[in-house]
Amino acid sequence: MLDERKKKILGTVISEYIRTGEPVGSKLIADSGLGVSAATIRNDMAVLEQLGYLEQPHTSAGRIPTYTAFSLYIDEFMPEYVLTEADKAVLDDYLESAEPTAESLLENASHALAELTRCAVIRRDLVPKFSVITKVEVVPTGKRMYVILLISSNGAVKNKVCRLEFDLTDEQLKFFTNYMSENLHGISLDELTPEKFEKIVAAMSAYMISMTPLLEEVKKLADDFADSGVAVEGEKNLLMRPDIDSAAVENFISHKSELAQFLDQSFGDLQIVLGGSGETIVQNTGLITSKIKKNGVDAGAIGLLGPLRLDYSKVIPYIEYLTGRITDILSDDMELS
Amino acid sequence: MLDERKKKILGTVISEYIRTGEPVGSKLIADSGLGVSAATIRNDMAVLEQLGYLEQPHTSAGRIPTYTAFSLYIDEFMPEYVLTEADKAVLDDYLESAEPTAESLLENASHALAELTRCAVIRRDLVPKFSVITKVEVVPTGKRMYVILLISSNGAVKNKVCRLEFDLTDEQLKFFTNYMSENLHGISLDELTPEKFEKIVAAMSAYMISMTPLLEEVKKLADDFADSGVAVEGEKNLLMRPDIDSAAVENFISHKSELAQFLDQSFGDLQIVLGGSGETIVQNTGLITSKIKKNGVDAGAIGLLGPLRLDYSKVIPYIEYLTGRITDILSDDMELS
DNA sequence: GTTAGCACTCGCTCTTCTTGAGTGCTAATT
DNA sequence: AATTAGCACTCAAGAAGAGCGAGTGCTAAC
Repeated sequence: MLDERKKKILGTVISEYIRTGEPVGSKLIADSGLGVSAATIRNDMAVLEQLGYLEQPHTSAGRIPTYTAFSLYIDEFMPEYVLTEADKAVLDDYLESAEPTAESLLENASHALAELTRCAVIRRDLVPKFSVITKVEVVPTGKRMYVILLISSNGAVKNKVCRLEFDLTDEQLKFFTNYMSENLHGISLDELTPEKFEKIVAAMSAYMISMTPLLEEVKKLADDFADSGVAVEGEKNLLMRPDIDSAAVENFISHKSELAQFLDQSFGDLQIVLGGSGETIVQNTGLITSKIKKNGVDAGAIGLLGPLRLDYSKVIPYIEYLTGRITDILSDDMELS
Repeated sequence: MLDERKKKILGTVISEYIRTGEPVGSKLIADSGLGVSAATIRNDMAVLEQLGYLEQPHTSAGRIPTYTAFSLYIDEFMPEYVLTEADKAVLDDYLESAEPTAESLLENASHALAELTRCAVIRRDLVPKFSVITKVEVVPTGKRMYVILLISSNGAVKNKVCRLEFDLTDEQLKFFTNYMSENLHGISLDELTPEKFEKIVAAMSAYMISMTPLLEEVKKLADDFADSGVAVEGEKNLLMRPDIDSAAVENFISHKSELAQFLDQSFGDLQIVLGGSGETIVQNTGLITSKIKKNGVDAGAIGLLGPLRLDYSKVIPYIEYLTGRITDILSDDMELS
């Protein structure tokens, strides 16, 4: 294990490196109030390098922390930052304007994180298993134009506009709406398998051939719900950074389905992955993910992708606060919170 | 006026500059089949520089075209590029997956342009004056949770989720929906002034105090429609370009309302603005905008923002084709097209 | 009016030099 | 045994200079 002084030295190197992004030399550390000379610190640093916590970009430069060092730092001796009331107010402000849906709240939270941390934010809106179809509706909006609405119990609404070859009569419309509502109401989005849908289509088109296009659209809507999205915001913040390979970031965030899977599989409330050791994420970046829940069930996740030299001590509380608030807002029994 | 040879020289300079981005020298032009020597061309180039069509970055470099030259080129001797069937197929492909609404079509068209030209695309979705409110609806989706829908006659749907303090009875819901539909149905989005809305709110809340939050949301929805958006896509394509100031682009595209105004005010079917002479847009960029119409009335616009040395001859037909197709698709009488 | 020839300009690139921050090692000190 | 002052050494980054070469403008000949 590291003795007390080595810990302090490593801590200083890390926090200085986070602050400046430059290699940290022994003199700077000696001046930061340790009470020992630069030479002593150099000796300790050599040991820390031996142990794999520090490395030198080149001989005549200072040291920079390794991934291992960051892990240790985050786990063990990162200073704890407690959000001020002002911090909370700012974050609350971002959430305020959101609707009480996972989608909208996550959107605002992403926004907040992207702006405040100048990093990229990944968000995953998970239509939860408990979400069922509440209503299907068709509204005429013009000559042979119809809007098809699919509303789910978690408040999400999807719509598609559809142009038919013929106008539908009021009866036909009513029939369609009733039929769909009866057959789909209360069905969980998981349960709406292609087979199930095919059956409905078959039954339907026996009645009225002209409605096939409508059915197609309903199907598309249901699909939309199923692979509900993963979105990325503020990726621009990571471009043009000398320490991060833009192309790799680009590549990472463009594989939406892998991203989605990654966010879904992340375990625990808060997960931190540092890029470089493994190849899970981009070299020289850190990714902090956190899930949000609705009544105890996963409802989405949010992830902050930034440089490895992220101000973890500050950023982590931000994320925790935001996901905590969202989870609170989403839970049905507000009174309890 | 320019004599024939000078025109040819200027044309070659411009097209070469568009192709390579480098200053063009006399030798290259001499080799491009004009039948005169480099010296002759140098003489002509000196004249063209005098006239303000060319400039030299420094003494020992070739010439690059000025804004004036680009204007002249676009207006007078740009080669005409006729879209191949393959080109059209690609563009059609992008539009195919869109719904027949201005919003969706513009979105796909932006996508197409951004990907094919590697430029930034601005799009403006204008809820047209002829668009009226078709339906207002409130759907319960959970404990005290309601989705409010506003559907307009052009097929646009906006929705908000709203959490109330109390559950509403079926009668209350029905009452609200009926009342709103009766009072708002057929109203143009222009006509829905704050005053008009206030009157409805006043009348409503006399009936049922608990509905005020719902009304607020309806109001917000109406506002959403009114300043319906301007969106930017592919701005990333313009970053990291040595010839374009990223900060200026950033600044230009972040002023959404100015952008919107700019697109709305653009006259004619196709407008081309070159940045640099005036300060309307970003230095060293070109902006090509085109409106789309629905049954002859403005329904939106799309704009391509790229480097000044844009391949206008190719890009312009792209835009014209896309906006033409969109206008066709949007118009109610498809048979005529 | 056109062209060959030529001296000239000047941005690039490559090399060399200098600087200075930071190191590791050694010998003296506590 | 741990700490420290001292010193020679390393090496990236920046400055200064040399040479190259693409391109020019001018002049004199065709």
